[in-house]
Amino acid sequence: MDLKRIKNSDFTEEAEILKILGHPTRLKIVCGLIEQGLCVSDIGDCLGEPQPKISQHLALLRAKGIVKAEREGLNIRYRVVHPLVLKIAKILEREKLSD
Amino acid sequence: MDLKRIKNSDFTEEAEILKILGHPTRLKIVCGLIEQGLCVSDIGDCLGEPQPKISQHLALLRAKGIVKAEREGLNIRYRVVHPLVLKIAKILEREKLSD
DNA sequence: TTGCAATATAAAGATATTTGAATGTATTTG
DNA sequence: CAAATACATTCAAATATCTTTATATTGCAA
Repeated sequence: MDLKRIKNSDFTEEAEILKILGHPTRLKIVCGLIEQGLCVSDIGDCLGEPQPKISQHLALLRAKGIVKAEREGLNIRYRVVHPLVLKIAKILEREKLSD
Repeated sequence: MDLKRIKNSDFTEEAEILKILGHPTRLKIVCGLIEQGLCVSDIGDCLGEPQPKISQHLALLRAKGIVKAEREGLNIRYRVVHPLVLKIAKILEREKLSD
């Protein structure tokens, strides 16, 4: 992309998404949700983080349209729905596997 | 990627990179540098931002190994060298073009 | 060596994030 | 309905980030 196109492009939304992903816990949550939706307590157990912390991060991810929540009885299952985020998470997964 | 793998993976570095990209000005800088290296004043003129601001962002990008600086007389040419960042910038470019 | 252009760095103030602790809400089960 | 489980929200304190302004450095040319 050249200078002129950059000048007239708005990267606000993309930057916001990347910023949200730019936190180790949130990035782990997102990557962990790629293969399958998970509920809050499973995520918390897996990452060894307290429930409110996970909920707070999920609230952010939800607010930005990165994940969607779906209730299943007592549990709430989260899954990633944002196209750009799906792409990035898959790139990261590939990088991890090739190490 | 499943839960167990997430549990044992370290996403610190990747998160750091994404966080750095998660700022509109830095993201524009990075995307603008994909096609060709540019010097500080060109970037500043293009983005309409003051020089110290650009320099500071470039310093961050440099510190994280995202860009490299090369002096050319009075000017210093910056270019993107980080593989993951190159990939992400290209994805964003494609998304922009397809709008 | 003096001056200028390009870039870098520093300090300060404003703003935003992150986290933990406490509390609130919704749903199922007895 | 009451208790228990799973999750969400709120608030405040600590920390980090961003922007602006001022100043320093570096290289080149006269």
